[in-house]
Amino acid sequence: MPELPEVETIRRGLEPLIVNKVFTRPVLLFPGSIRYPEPDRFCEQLEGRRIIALKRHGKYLLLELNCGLLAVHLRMTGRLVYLEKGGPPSGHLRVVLPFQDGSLLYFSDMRKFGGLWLLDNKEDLSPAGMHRLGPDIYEQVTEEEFLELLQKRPRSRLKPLLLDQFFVAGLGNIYVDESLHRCRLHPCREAGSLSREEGKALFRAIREVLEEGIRCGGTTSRDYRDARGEKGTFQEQLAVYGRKGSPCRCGTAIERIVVAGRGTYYCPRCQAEKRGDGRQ
DNA sequence: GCTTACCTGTCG
DNA sequence: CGACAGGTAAGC
Repeated sequence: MPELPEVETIRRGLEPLIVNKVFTRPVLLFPGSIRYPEPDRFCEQLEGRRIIALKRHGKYLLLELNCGLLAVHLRMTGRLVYLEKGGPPSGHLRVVLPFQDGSLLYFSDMRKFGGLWLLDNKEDLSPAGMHRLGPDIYEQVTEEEFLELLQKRPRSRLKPLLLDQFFVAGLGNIYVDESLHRCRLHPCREAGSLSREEGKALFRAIREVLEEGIRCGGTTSRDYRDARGEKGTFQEQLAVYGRKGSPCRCGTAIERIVVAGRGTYYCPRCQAEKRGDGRQ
């Protein structure tokens, strides 16, 4: 569920609430959410560590500690919520991370896909598989670099390419569909078939869509909540995602196809597939 | 590439 | 009941 704008919203909301707080011993209701190291060692090692800063790379939220790093990935249904006082709601509660001052963070996750990694060394992200991630599409890629990246994968179709976290990190199904619609590119266009202008338009569309997503506090189609448990509002701005059969702004009905195994929404008129000689 | 698997839930 | 769900890893 959460893509870059949702994770960034959580990061911004959480940072002022938890920086400088010190963890006490975690409570694991579902130890499977702890991905590294072993759950027992995770609990031992987290206790007493202080939060220095909150960072983000792609869809990973990174809590920098006085020693090491706590990485969190929410996958589809994960939530990371701060509570000043009181106990967390019992529904799908997986991990409770209490602080010394009595406040806490809780991680809930209906589908159990999400996870937490406690890394000893900020420089070695390999236990979380993060060392292979591409650059963060929002923070670490310029327009020129994006054009160069597209040229490296000329035969890849845009939709699977943009979803590939090893290509660029942060985009998911919603924001890819919205970005492609905004710059009027068909999801099955090959990266190498784009003109320079089309490549630039794609980059700008991605930037704009992510920017607006962040400004709206993310998209809540069902599960997503921010650091205080509140919903986002970008779902009200979606042009194509989840809108099969509804009219595009051009009046044509939005279609749903499957690309790379993912439901893909687009406007067959605005995003017409150019024909096969690869030049247009 | 594609498919399947991981899980649990909602919707038609 | 089957299809689908914002993500990703593994296995062809």
